[in-house]
Amino acid sequence: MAATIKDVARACGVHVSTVSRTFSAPHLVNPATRSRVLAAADDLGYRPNRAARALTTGRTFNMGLIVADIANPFFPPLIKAAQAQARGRDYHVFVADTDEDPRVEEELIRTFAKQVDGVLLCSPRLSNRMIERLAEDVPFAVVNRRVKGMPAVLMNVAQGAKHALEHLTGLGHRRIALVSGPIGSWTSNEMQGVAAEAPGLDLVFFGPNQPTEAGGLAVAADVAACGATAVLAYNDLVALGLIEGLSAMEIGVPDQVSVIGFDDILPGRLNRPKLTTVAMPAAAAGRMAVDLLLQSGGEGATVTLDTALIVRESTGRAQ
Amino acid sequence: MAATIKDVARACGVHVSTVSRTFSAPHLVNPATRSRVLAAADDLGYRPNRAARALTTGRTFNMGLIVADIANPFFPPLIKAAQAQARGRDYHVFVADTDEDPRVEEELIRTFAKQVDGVLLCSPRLSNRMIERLAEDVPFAVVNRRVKGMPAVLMNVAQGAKHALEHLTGLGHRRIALVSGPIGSWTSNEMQGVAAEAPGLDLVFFGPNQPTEAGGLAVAADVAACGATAVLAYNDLVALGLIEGLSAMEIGVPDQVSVIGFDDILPGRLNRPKLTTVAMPAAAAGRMAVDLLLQSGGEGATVTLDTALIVRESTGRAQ
DNA sequence: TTTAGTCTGGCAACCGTTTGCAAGGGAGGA
DNA sequence: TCCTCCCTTGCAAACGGTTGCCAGACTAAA
Repeated sequence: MAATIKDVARACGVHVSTVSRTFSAPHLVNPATRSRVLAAADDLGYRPNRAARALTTGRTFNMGLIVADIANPFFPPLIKAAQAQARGRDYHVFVADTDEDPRVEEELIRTFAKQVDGVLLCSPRLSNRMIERLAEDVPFAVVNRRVKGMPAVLMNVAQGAKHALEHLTGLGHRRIALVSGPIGSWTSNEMQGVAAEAPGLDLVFFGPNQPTEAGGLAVAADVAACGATAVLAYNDLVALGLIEGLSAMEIGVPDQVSVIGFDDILPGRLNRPKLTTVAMPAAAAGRMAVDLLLQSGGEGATVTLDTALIVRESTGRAQ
Repeated sequence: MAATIKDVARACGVHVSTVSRTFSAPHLVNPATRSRVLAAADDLGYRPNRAARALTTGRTFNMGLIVADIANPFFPPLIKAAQAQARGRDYHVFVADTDEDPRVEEELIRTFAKQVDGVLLCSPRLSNRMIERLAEDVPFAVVNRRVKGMPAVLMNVAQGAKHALEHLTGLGHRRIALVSGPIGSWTSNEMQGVAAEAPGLDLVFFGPNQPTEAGGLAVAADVAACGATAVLAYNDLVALGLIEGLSAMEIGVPDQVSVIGFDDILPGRLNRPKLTTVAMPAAAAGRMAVDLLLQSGGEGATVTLDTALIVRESTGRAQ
């Protein structure tokens, strides 16, 4: 059996409360006693039981992290960064995957509610109203969504979309297809907003779509048929699917159609042609979100991170 | 404040123990009382506090899942499957990333030890000796490693490597480069074992290497220089980096050099040329590992899952 | 009607830690 | 020398559940 605080107390002849204080309020215990306790604890391999601690303090030192799909390469860097940051704050992270299903998302939040000190909601698929309601049960920090009075980390998608469109117009493109993602996604809305007010452009909207390669593959034919010479895709996965679909139809990228994605995920960097994309600061967002959650305890504060257009090989001059 | 068992008890005029039993041993309470309790619990939105339960029962209903690198596309499908399986067993999963560092791995296990019922070790970088020692603190299930007396999920790498080599020899390749991964990795050992006893082959070993794109990129020049007409790479990421490096040197794949990877990750499917690879059943492994851990409680039992060679575009006839 | 047996639900101890309260001892000031 | 005050430590009550034990109410058999 693992050593408990009692074993340590017995081992060096003090009361359990003294041992407890040695760890949680060291300044309250005599240095001599403290080092005796520390020695004994080390000797017995004592580690405080977090569950027991949570019981009295009400703090679990755990946090939840909910993403739509772990298998989407956009999330792992974010998760990784969030975890590292949390570990530095003595927190542990429960990662969960909703399979893009709002109902699963809700259930997951409810389950987490009692056993974590806060939840990081990354690219949620739930409605704002629902999120606000669930916030009564547990503090949130949200990534890629603006919810009233809630700490949020946003990525400047509008800026990125603007740069992407400028890049395309600079290459002579006029008729541009906009391939959006799932309903309720922040990125989709931002993209469309920017595009809608771009002057002198001939836009064609396609959506909603699955935010995956399959989603891109599925609309490829429609996009090809609409006569656009360039495409702005919801994310890199969709862009990659699109390129796949277009090549299957013998349509060359970027020779006949230019494609831009969002995220800057690994497969895009490895693809032929290498994908031109708007890089999202996923790791930074993960770190910020953790800090925001821990500092604010769920109170509002918004951080917006810059995005950057990375021009690679999937965009070129309009025919 | 969240409703506790006491609130429920008060709400329907029974003792807390009755409420407790309604959930943990329903057959011990009268159906009429039971439904009254259930109604009250539902009404108050009561959810048992897992930390408190863990305190008395000694079971946390949490499990740890440790991987070398979440950002390696091989792991997300495994994690996802493990999580789904765990959820079905009313378990939650803590995912952690060791950054390929054995020391971090050890520290992580120690931290987990007291707060989970078991740990899934995926592709560990720790030595067997160390793993056996740590197993005294917490039950393990291991993926991609064979440790004495410990439940393990293995992937039949040997079989896959054999098929891959047969495929290559069938295409006329004789001099084949073997690009291995990190020291202590099961896959590396298996690969080398099989290759070493393949008859009539002219093998060149390169390793150890980082199991990433960068690792592949770094050995590309050496591989090119050694005169091999085909490469068996530690994993898809390495294979992709290799292809990248070879193209930079104007060496065509598969025209001049054939490349085979392991894992069958998304970027490989999307790459040009599409990667020929040995598919690893990652999702199945995740599910099996969870079940093994929960059933065996750390006692030995080994499951070996089949792999499959997927021939795509990165392999061709030897010059 | 008595007796034994079965259901049901209350009681209280316990899990490992934290924390407010109070007591004892020693130091410093008057 | 006595009185304060501070420092250190012990005591005990929580935190939210679980569970062995016991007692009362019923049922069924004798």
